[in-house]
Amino acid sequence: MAEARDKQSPQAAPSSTGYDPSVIEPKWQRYWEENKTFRAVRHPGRPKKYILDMFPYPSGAGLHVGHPEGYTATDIVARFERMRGTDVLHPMGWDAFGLPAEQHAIRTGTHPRTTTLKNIETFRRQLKMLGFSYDWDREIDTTDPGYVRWTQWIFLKLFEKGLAFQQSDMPVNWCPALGTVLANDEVTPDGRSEVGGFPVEKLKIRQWSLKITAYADRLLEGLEGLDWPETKAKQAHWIGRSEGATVDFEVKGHPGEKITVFTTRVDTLPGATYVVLAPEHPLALKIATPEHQAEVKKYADEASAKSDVVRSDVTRAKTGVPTGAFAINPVNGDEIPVWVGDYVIGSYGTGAVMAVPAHDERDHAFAVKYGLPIVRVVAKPDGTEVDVSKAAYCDDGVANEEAVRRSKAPIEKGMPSDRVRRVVTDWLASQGKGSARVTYRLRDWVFSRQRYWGEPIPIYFPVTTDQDPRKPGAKYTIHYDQPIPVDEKELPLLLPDLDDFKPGNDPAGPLARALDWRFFQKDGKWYARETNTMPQWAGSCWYYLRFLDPKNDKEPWSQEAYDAWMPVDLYVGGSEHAVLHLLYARFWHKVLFDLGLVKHEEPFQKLVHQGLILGEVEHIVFHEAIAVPGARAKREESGWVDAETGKRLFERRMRSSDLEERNGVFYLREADVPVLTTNDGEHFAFYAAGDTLVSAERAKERDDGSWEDTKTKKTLVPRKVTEADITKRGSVFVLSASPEIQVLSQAFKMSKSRGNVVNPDALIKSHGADALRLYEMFMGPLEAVKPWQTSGIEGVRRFLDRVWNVCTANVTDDPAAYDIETQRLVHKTVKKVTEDIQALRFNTAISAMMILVKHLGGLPKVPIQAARTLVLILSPFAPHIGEELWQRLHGVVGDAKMTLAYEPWPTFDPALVKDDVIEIGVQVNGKARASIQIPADADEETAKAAALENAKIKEMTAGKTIKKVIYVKGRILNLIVA
RNA sequence: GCCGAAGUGGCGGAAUGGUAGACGCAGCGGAUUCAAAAUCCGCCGGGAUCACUCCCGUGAGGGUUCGAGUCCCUCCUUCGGUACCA
Repeated sequence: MAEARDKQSPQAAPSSTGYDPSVIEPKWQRYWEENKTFRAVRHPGRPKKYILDMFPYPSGAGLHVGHPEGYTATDIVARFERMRGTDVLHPMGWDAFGLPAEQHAIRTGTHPRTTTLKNIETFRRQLKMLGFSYDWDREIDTTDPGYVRWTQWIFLKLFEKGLAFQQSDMPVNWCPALGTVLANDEVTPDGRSEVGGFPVEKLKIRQWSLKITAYADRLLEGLEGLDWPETKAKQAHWIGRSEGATVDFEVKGHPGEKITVFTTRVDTLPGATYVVLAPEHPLALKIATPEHQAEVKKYADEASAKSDVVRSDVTRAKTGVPTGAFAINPVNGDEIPVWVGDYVIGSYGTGAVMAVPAHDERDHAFAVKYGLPIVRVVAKPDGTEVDVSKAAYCDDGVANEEAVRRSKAPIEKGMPSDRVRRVVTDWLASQGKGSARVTYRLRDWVFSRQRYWGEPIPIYFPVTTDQDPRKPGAKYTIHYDQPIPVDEKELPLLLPDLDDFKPGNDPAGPLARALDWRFFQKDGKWYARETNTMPQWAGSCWYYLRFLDPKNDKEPWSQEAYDAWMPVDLYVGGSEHAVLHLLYARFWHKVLFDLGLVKHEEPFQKLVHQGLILGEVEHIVFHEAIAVPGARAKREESGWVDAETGKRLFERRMRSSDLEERNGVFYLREADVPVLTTNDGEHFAFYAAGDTLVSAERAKERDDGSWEDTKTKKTLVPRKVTEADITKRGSVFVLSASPEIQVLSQAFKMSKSRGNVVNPDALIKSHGADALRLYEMFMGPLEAVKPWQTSGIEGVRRFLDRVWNVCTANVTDDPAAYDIETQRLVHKTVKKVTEDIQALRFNTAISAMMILVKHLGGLPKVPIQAARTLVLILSPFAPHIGEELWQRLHGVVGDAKMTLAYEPWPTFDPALVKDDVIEIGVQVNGKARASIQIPADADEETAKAAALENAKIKEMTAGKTIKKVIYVKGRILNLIVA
């Protein structure tokens, strides 16, 4: 660990050259700031580019190396485009509402605004240190009243259109002990809070929702024309459109009641042998016969107590109970039993399914378990019957004899499934017993949070009371069914100041306690404000529009500003936002489009996700773990140690469900050793490394970050080893000392707890911002996941040193020094870099510049034209050294007012890019045997003649006839001989 | 399970179907130096060979082609997303 940490904070690399980033970088950052070099200005008649980064949440931890990756990519494009005469809008801001600041406030009492402003300060400083060419005059902060005002304004538009509405029975995970609503993944499978292990209840509360489902089809269709990566498929999947039909089943003995099911396989309706209702289905209890009532009730109660995580575990055996009731299959009049089962999801489709065990896996498993009939109605496409005794046949096929016999709809034997679906759907429609129907997986967007640090929802409600509702103990009724929008002129509706940010014991959230804010009087009547706030996504749904016109206090943006810059031409950000942010923003944009406020259906033309940067590769061996009683664990600065032996200990947070409780003490099951239980009710197990090593192919990381032996299921303790201790054997690394032990070589996600986080500040200090930018772009393709290598940044720093040398010492303006070979290489490099930037292939652009610099370094004198061109094409990547060298190459040193930011981008001469004489490979029978030098435009005869003069080729073809010649100009000559 | 992406030296990675391994890191050798660091030059997939050179080699197996890392089929592995979605 200690070695690793040393490696991550390298000492300043001493430089033998005059290149000192710590001097020139602040100098140019100051210059750009003072001169507002990158102010976005629109010139009539010029092309424009809106180049956008996903704006960050300003966390307390500051910038990590993942931020500069995407930001450098867009900055290179922005700087490149400016030099090509394009008007560029390249803004930055802060997505500053969010949970961490609020949690910090709860712990420390510091107001979230204070924390947020401080964090923004840090982020802004760090971004400026990296030399990004943002128009800082357009900086926005989603928590700023001038911004909140318009977020609320858009909410009111949604409300007016009926797209923002309240639902009163939204189930949430409510933890009374923590006084907060929890997300599904904050709840353990046994229904306790992940933090603290307190009981969690399902509580139905009133929530605001946005009707995103009304836009499902348009959100799906809109994806088609976009230049987006695999994200399109993710969104399509998330929307989850599926075409099918609804079918109504009458319930025997309950006239007027019907069970409506949704199915995509209505062709299998004749084979439906029972119906299953979700446990929460309203009919479940209603139709259950008296003798089954109690059982159904019990089953439904148990199901609602289970956490969503447990219910959605596919591997769990299917369960269900019969209701005793029967439904009538509309296609044949059969009476089939109605069951209740929790494999049916209440919130999808209609919450009820028709079960066709012969042709659906889940129904098959259920039918086998409960002895329900299995009826085949689909045969293979060739007409042969399928065997469904072991498993269901789920593919399409053709209708069989049975399907015809059991159907009143005009199905014919041998009719393909898709045709049967149409026939049955039409027949059902004609009988009034069903219809074609499209269902979506997409749910409406729950838009309220029971939190403080968010935009207040600008809605209030009438209050019935004869007292002052702000007085303790006052009785009143809030009429939530009569929401009233806040008048636009009163926006922004700001948050009240609080001292205590705890959620409290009221699910309405902390704002409910701000009584003076919550209740107000108008025309002698009392009203109550909405105490829920908007989710963190709200501000990011439209920030790209505010950047157009960030200081406008008359409207969210002007149409002139919109016309000048929209749509966004390039949008770069992490793929973690592939679905939620990007779907929500598209949704709002479409609503704004319908309101006539924006002119494009889609906001983001081209989208790119930068790949995650992982920590440095670690080599790990595993030891068998020896559990140590919790009482012996002692906390020291470096971590936990065994108070008795002084050995280093590994901690593992345990769930109470994984432990055994005896007399109030929790014991580890695997070793019968007591764990450490904290006052908060958290349990920690401790392990020391045993002497026995376990080969890495048996080690598997658990969800909690600990390691498990897949064979024995016992815990393993990891230990880092160095590269010197390991050897490659076949495709794996093994311990040199004991080759039977495999070593795990892996790069892990950077995390504080793993201690592999790389700090950009330290790297800027040691190597310079230009080196950091360059290295992050040189690591590999922008979209790839890449491991960090601190030694790699030293490599690009050496490159920058060479650039400095080449451009400062020994430069000549003697035209004779600019030899043709150098000219050719310069032009080739310009071509390569130009094309690579446009395709976002920054790694290969940099490698091309490295080749040029190497060549220039070998010249007796460096021609100034070559040096200037190099500086221009390098400057988008490494702008500080670019500006400084540009100045020096014009004989200016110091503070002269000149910048290369708008210098024309170098062009290349196609004639110089093409070589006159080239080397091509010569193959004999498809195998490379030699290479020859020939004129680039040589014809086949010339090439063949040249090849046959080559001694090697002469020998290979001696005494054989050349049957065929394949010649690809400039590429290859292949001689087929026999 | 389904959807998507990817498997190339010790490592990060290059290669419009045309001489696989550009560029960088690490390593090795040399120059420079009293010495070291830094810098510069060279070598650097595996095997055979004194050498010239030859053979093998892009996760595995098949195929298309004069020619396949690249295209097609089957499979394996890794990563990301997602799931009793009827």
